[in-house]
Amino acid sequence: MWGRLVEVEAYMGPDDLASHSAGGRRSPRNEAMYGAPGHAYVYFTYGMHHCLNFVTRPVGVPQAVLVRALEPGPGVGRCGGPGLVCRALDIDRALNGVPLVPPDLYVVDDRVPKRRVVETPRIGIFNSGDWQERPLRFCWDSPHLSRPILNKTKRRV
DNA sequence: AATACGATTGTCT
DNA sequence: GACAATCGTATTC
Repeated sequence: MWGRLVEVEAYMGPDDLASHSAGGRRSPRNEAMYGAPGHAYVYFTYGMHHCLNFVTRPVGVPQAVLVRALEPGPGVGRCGGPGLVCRALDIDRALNGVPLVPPDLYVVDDRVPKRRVVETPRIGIFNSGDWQERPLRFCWDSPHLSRPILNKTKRRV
C-alpha cells in the first residue's frame, strides 16, 4: 500500500505563529513534535479529522512536516487534504509518536522523475501575521493536490 | 466547570 | 463563496 507524496507543509517551531508549537507551547497533544525526528505527530482536529506529520528535527526542536496529499496508488485512493490522507491510510492517534522511517509506512521512491516543486502559502492559516503568507507549502505539479496551484504564487525551487 | 476554537471537509448557493 | 458538522484541546473562570 503506497501513494506518492505530492503535497506537504512545513511548521517551523516556536517562532512559527501558525504552528502548534508556537511560542514553545508544549502539551500532551503536541508532545510528539518535541520527540525524535522520523517519528509521527498525529493530531485530531475539527472533531472529525486526523492529520499526519513527520517530525523533522532533533529532540527538543518542535518542527514538523504536515502530509497534505498523496497520489493514488496501490491500496490508496484519492486523498487530497490532510484529513482525507489519514482516512485513506487508516491513520489515527494510535500512530502518534511511532517511528516512521524504516518500516513499511513509507519508502523513498528514487524512480521519481525530476519535477517542479511549487511553493505557496499554507492552507487554513489565519491570524498568524506574516507567517500565514510565507511560502511553506510545497507541492509537485500533480492533479492530486488538495488545491490547485495559483499561478500567482507559482515558483520554481 | 465552562467556553471558544481549530494545520478540515462536504454541501449548498 | 458561505456555512454546518463535530469534539478534543486549550484557555479562562
